[in-house]
Amino acid sequence: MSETDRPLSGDQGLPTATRPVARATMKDVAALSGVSLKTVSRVVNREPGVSAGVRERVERAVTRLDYSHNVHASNLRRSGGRTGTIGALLQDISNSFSASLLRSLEDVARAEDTAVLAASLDEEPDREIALVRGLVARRVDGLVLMPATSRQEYLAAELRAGLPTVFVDRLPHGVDADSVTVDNVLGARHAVEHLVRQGHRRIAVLSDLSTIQTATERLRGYREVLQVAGIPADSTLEVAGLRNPEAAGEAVRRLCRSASPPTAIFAGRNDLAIGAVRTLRALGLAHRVAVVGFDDFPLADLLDPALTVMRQNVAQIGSEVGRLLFSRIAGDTSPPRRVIIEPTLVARGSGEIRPT
Amino acid sequence: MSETDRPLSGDQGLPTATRPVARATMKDVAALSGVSLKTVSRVVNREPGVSAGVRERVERAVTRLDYSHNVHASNLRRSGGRTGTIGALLQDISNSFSASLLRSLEDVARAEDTAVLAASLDEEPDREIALVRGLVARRVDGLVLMPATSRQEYLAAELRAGLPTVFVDRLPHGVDADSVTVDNVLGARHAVEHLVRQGHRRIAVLSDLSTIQTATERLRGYREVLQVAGIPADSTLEVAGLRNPEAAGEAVRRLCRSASPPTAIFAGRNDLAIGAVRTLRALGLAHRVAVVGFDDFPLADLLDPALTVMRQNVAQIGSEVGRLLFSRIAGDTSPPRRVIIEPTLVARGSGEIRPT
DNA sequence: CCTCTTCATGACAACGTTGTCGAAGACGAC
DNA sequence: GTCGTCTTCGACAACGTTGTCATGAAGAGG
Repeated sequence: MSETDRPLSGDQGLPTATRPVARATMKDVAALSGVSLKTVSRVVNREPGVSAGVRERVERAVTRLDYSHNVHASNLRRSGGRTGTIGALLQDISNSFSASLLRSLEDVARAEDTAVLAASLDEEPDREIALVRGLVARRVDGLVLMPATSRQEYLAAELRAGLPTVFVDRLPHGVDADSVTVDNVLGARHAVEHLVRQGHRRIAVLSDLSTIQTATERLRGYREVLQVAGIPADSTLEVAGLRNPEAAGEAVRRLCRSASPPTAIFAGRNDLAIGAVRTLRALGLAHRVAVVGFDDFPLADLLDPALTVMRQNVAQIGSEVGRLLFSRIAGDTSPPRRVIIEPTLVARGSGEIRPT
Repeated sequence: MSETDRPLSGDQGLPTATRPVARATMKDVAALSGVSLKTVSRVVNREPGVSAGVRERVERAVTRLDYSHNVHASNLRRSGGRTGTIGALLQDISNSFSASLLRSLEDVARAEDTAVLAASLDEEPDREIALVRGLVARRVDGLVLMPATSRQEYLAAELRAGLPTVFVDRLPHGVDADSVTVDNVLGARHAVEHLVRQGHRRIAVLSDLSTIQTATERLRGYREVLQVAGIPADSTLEVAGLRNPEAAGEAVRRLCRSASPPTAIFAGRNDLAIGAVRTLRALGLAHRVAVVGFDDFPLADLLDPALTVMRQNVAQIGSEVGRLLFSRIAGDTSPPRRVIIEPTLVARGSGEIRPT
């Protein structure tokens, strides 16, 4: 990978970034057009009560000076004005789940003329707290949070102050707020039941840190099914604390090389399923060991075998979150809602492999 | 997909979002702690010259009142202060390319204590202009732009006013600004040369709208190779205007059913490659027709055959963009730079299929 | 012609904060 | 006790904007 990095030679006549030539303010526009500040304000805000002539003079000055409205000053003065900005703190914006969620949230926000401040938490509680503080200091109109902290008491003051907040993917703890989550226990149950139905009795589960709510819920669903099915729990088949595809792959490698390997794997999150599939492929077991993943992702249908997953309707989650958030921003003060979305099984092949 | 949406019953004691109980200001803190406004300001900003006793009184009042600093008011007063916010306008935040780019940019920004406003343009020029206006009105410290417009003269005033701006993936037109792009012509040449080297002479190309710079550049690279190789151009093998995987898949279907189908396909963008693969799979041609894609993406290695691609190092692009942007924000006024990153061929199988 | 209303416009304060500068008190040196 | 120096603190203006209200001119109605 080489890289060219040369100063540009041609294009001398083109506009270039230069150092701050202090931006024009309404005062400048007023001076240039020979009217009062307030009149400029009226023109800029399209308020009525300005004669056509004056309006035009002001507009000319606006373009002459490249005047740009300063929304921060404007908001400061306007009592209870919105900043037209919301914050979205997700786990990892580059993960297809967070990315799609952000995207559908963005679409709702744009319809409301609102910009989105987005950041990744990477399961770091301290970062969450610091970022929330930053968003509040920026006076966002609302907050979407996929928390990395186990409890969110630190948010209590903001909630009391009326900051519209919607939790997504994970429920709030220690505070009461709106949430849009998936029924993880149910989803995991469906997934594992599906495997049991194929005749599997040695089903491994790949799970993330036990501090992550969704991970433990999915693990719970797994255990419930085994118990109901009368399959004795085998702790060697439960691998937790997996943070990434590589760790999942390594776990699968160990499992498959053990004395009594699993005939099926339930992967608790999309990237863990990917790591598992990659290793099974490498071991030549892709068509021998069944896999069901949690979270659908692009191309899952193109794998061989195509991956069976529990799908969360991400677009639905995102727009649900957006709707909820903006109804709060608009002033809805009804009690907090918990929207729970049921994931659906998408059978594509990998989950329908029978035990050998 | 069902959905539960019930008001919450329990948890009555927990803090809940309520309507605006007007946020405490420094004035309130000053009143409560019996000092002047300015002293509160000093404490909040950790300025020296406040006695320990007073400092503590103020801090108690700050927590008592849940005071939160208002960065907008602060920035308004501070001359030339930064807002600690940058804007990133990419094509589609849910696409793995934009998402990864955003993520690595975010990491740079966080290190600089800066938040990122992110939005998707979806190739809509009007949206780009409106969003830039919005970002400028929010006084972002810098702008990252993957333009949807063909020319960006509308930015001239902002650039003159000193708005740090870095173009990514696409070069600026009509204005001069920093950019970080991939050498698309070169990348396309490598890709198509690779196919020619395998013996292919009927190579189709899937391309996006001709208004998209990167698309035409890749198309150009394709044509150059054919010419050099002495392969007569066949316009039926050039399909442009493909906006999504479905369109690409449809195009591939038509191509493969024609009288003289291609033996290889060069897909000009990751989603077009995906559409092509999906159709080839459906037609049972996945192992007969060679494919090389542009842009790597997660799981390309897990397809069967694994997809050969021209990889752009997205993380590198993102951090390069970030570094450039923040050097400008820090005051670097050297002439605009054009960083050009060379994509590399990642041979995985699909591109090494020989013609039949 | 006078009063009353309507309309366009401007003066001024205020939003929440910080930079500037000056005042009051403590302290030390003589 | 006097002077100077430090330290701590506050009054005030300013950032760029908008809400409120006042002003003056033009037009309506008698």
